[in-house]
Amino acid sequence: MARTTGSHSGITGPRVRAAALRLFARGGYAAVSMRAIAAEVGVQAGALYNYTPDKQSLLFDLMQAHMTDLLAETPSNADRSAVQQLQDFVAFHIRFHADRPDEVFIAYMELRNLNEENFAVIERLRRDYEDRLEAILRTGVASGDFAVADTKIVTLAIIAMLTGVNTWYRAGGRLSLDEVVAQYWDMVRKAVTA
Amino acid sequence: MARTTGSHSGITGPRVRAAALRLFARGGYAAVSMRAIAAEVGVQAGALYNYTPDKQSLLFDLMQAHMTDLLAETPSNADRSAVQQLQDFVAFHIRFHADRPDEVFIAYMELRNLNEENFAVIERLRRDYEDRLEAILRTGVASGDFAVADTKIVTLAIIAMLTGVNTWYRAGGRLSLDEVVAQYWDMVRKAVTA
DNA sequence: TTTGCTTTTGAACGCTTGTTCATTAAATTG
DNA sequence: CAATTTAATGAACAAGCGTTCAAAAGCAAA
Repeated sequence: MARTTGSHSGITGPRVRAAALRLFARGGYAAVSMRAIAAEVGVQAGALYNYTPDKQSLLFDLMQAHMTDLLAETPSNADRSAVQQLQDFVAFHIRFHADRPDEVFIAYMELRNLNEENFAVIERLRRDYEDRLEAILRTGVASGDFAVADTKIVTLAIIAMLTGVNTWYRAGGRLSLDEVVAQYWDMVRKAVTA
Repeated sequence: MARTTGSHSGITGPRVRAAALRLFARGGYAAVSMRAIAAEVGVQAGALYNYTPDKQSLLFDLMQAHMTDLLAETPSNADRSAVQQLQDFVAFHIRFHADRPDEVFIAYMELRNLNEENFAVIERLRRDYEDRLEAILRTGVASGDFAVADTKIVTLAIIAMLTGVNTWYRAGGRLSLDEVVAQYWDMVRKAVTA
């Protein structure tokens, strides 16, 4: 056998990325073999190399796509008040992350499996995202709406708290996403308000 | 060659655990080979099996020891007010975790590399720890000191926020641990206060 | 100094790893 | 229908994996 009936790069390509995403999130990059990814797709391991130069690029591309999406969709309502911008950010972060548990898991857990060059790219994107939140906090401090001693620490604390939702939230669980967003916004608002 | 001069289980044993801790934290359980651990200790791979039945047990023992220590050292000052207990908890959590970056990293990142049985043990210990914090929050809600809608969510949010310190805090950095503790306590206090 | 115990070596086991490539067959183009 | 391009196979590669074990050598007790 060689080329199989119905095979198309436009179909197999996305399936390779989806399989890698799923398996990396479940088992971890190092523990997932190229043969396991191939099996999930339904091809032999060699066929994967039509879609990625190597395993490392497969991981990097998934992470980069996730971070780029995150930044592209982050709300930027400079016309709204700092409090409103912060509320928008909290709601966005929770919803965006709840929609993509596998991507989020990989983006946080597999950083150490990136080579130096790829790590620098992802780290820069992450820092850009943090800067978006810190800018909101700074605006609020300047306007007197927020009382925080160190905007950098509060930025990291808020992001850690919000991202933690992904460790327990499951769609269809005890709480709706609306309720989760409301409760976290309540905590964040109180924590930063003067 | 066989047994080497100066070799003692009382010395090699701790060195094996220390090397595994260090390498697992840096490279991840799946990416670290028994030969790499042995090289760090300065022995051949076969010698490791005098100190652990297998690689999985090495990981589990490290995680279990960490969680047991955590629970043993968690303050339990039932005589103090809920606010004071919460403050003690925040300070303890940050300091305990800042002292053990490798153990914390492993305890959070390598859960998926535990087999089912070992995972259940660690998960139970983690839940016990969360319950300590939730009990404090419940006390404060009952006394009217705290205003939180859902103690479980707030428990997880606080722990996520505090543990996040480990991603950026380094001894000798811009902020002292005292300052970090003070700032996080400020946020937590405001977030839960009525 | 001999005996028995403890600790390590180093080779070996079968298996898996990421990756390459000649070959083949399906799909597409003219 | 014929020629070309695209996509997959499956075998092979060298290297590394966790683990086992007989043999060897240092150590401790008698």
